[in-house]
Amino acid sequence: MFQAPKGTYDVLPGSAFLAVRDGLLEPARLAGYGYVEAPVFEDTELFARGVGASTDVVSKEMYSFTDRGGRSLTLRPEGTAGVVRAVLEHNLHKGQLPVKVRYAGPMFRAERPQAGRYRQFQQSGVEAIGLTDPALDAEVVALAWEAFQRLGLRQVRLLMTSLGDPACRPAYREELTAYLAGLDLDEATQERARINPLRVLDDKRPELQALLTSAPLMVDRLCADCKAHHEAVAAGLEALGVPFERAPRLVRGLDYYMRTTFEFLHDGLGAQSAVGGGGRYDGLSESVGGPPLPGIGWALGIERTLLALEAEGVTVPADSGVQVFVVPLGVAAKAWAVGFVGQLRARGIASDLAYGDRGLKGAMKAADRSRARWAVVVGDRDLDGSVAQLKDLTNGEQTAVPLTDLLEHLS
RNA sequence: GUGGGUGUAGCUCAGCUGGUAGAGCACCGGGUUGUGAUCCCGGUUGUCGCGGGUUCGAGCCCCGUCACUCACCCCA
Repeated sequence: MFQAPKGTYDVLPGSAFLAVRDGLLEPARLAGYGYVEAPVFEDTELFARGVGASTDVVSKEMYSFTDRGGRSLTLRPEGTAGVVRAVLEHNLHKGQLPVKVRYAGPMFRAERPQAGRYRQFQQSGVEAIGLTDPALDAEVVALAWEAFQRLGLRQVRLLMTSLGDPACRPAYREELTAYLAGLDLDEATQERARINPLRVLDDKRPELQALLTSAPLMVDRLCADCKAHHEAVAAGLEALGVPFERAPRLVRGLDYYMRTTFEFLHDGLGAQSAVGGGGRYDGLSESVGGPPLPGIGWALGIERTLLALEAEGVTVPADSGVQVFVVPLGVAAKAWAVGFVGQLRARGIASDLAYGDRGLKGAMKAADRSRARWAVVVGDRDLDGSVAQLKDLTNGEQTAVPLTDLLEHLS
């Protein structure tokens, strides 16, 4: 027997998957973010240059392959690079700004699976491209916050900081590197300090955090523009009523982030506690060969959101099932039932019928499990009298209704 | 890539110092020749993850292997 490949899973009937995927984007839809869908695979270089060759995501987690034309392609490890590519390719940035888009779909990273971490995982995301207006940062962050709230989550925390920009980050980075060089670090940590010193700051180990208490922080070294932007975003969030915590050691694993950076955490998930994250990526367009084009966005993890809902005991309605279930008795009734269900569905009434010629008792059980409000029981003796038995499954009351009036009763 | 844990029915699990595999739920049928959700009765489902070894005999002990899982790392 085959089983789903390592790190993948199947969405099965009864899952809240669709409701969560679309629910996470509902506030964005209401805010004018149009739907986009980019390919699941792209030119490998797009991710190498966009996400950053030194990141873990690119250097050891990409699913890359060569196609029959000799091109190097990669299953997308994240959504932003592809969306920015699509915006540039179709010149959307030459129209009115900002370009506001939303998307959802599978991402791929070759990591060791664990709770809330898959090799094929799903994200819902938004991007607002073309402006550096801090009010836009606040809107984007608030859209994610609202999405979690409207799904019923109450224990999501928002962490925010600023990563500076090319005017102030290089000097800070040097300062931090010099600071870290003065510490007694193990080999693996030294290597990380060399590749991306900022990442050492959010190491989970308490003994390392103890060493870092006096480390210099980016938020204390922001240039005037970055500082003004950062405070304007904070003011915007306060105005929108979105609570956040300042997290000066927050770091993201994708190179393109700068200035506003944020993460949504949930404590009920185990070690993978981030349910979403994002930030500003003003340099991304240029690094993939486009014009200067600022942008900000986020991606929320659908699987982790499902875990968070479970942890909080919140049930999100899955498929609603059918409203009417028809139970035919006998050959003539079966033929009538097939036609009648067709009429119901044509009117937009979700309906099903008992297949498989089971006994009446079994068919009624099927009706019960379909969660239908109404059962329509029809046998040859009913057809002879041109009636059907209409049963309200919520209270068990049953009445004979003329066939000609049946659609009326169920509409 | 590095550690730890676990693999028995569709699901959740029990199975004693080694002696021919169980429960609950689910599913199917009957009690009601045309009525579900409750109740009662009956029934189906297993290469005990896989391969080897020890033994008269292995679900149980040993070795290997695969899968799943949790954590590090990283991130959604």
